[in-house]
Amino acid sequence: MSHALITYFKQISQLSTSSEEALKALIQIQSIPKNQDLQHIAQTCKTLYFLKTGLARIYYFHDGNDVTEGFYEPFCLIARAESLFAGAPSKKAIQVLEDAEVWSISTQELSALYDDHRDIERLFTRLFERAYVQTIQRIENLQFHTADERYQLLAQEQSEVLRRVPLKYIASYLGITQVSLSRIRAKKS
Amino acid sequence: MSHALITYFKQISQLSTSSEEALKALIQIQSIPKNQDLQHIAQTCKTLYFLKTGLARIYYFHDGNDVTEGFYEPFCLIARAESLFAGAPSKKAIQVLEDAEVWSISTQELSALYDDHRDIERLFTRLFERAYVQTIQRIENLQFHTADERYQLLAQEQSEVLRRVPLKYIASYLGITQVSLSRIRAKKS
DNA sequence: AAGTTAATTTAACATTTGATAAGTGGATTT
DNA sequence: AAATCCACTTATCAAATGTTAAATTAACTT
Repeated sequence: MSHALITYFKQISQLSTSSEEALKALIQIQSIPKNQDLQHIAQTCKTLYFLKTGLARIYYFHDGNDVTEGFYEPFCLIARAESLFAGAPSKKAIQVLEDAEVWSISTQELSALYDDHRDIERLFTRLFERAYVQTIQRIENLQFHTADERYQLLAQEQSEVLRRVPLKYIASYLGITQVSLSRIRAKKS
Repeated sequence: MSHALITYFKQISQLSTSSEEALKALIQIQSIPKNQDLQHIAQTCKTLYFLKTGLARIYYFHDGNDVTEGFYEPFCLIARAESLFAGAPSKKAIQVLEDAEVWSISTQELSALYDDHRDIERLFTRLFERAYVQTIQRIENLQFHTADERYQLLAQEQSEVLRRVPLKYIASYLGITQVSLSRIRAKKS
């Protein structure tokens, strides 16, 4: 029986049949109601998440302000890498923005497979490489674009977010205030 | 005979003696004069660099403006990951900011070692993980700090850069104009 | 040392964004 | 339906940053 997440993985990197089975055995699925945290602030990241349906964000608090670090759509790897790689508590939380079905994989169980399943190790190396490249592109975006341009880019790349996410979350993601974002929107129409 | 870069690598991740020798055989060293590009724009990233001495930056052009993406000190991995992982030409260049001695490793030769030397593969996975985490931290910095705060943070984390690098490069790294940076500096004294 | 170029600072003004507060509209509760 | 809450917009003013140009300083050449 085919598994949608495994099918997605195989597009990224080859998997032997035995690796496919071993990996499939690790994948858990759960339903999470809107606005609930998948992982709380101060927890150490030991689980990788992938949405089957819904929408999520990673956020943290800066000077008491809620700051959205990123938005995540189905099939996208969701992890707080800075915590995972260091084995240290994260100051960030993962929150589901709509009722969602979520696949999760324990990193401990996953890395136990690496010795016998090199293709699995390479798959996840690739998944993190992709996440890394997106992060690099986001820096370019923040570094030399105006707030207006950053908004346009988000509209191009994650247009669903604009339709489904409260304005305040979008504003902090763009590095501006809610009021400023509202002004930018007003100019367009 | 010990090799300073290998010694550094072994602090990051264990290496067997045979892996150490195999890796050492790939490392080239060259002297590069100040202001020269180590890699030009439009080249595909196929080499990893580490400074033995000197200082470097990655830069690109945005609307005709020279934008510095990052500064690199000795022993730090220098690579244009977005090009390397995709196998596509980079729009970025690597430039040496002072006369420098540079170690380089061909990624093609390196990945040929991965099958027989899993510890080498894991070492470089770790090096890229570290680079990834730095990138994540840089986003936090750009997203919710004022220009002034970003300047202070650079002063803390890479104070050498402030002393040794032309102002215009620092300004674009911080995402502001040279004039604005000059004003920020003036306020402090 | 004089001349030339590059790097940095300063000034003046325009634009963007932040901060605060008030207003509007829609949804939910009772 | 009234009351309440929440999301979003609008208005006003202050602060930060961009733009352009000129002035100063430092570095390099001859």
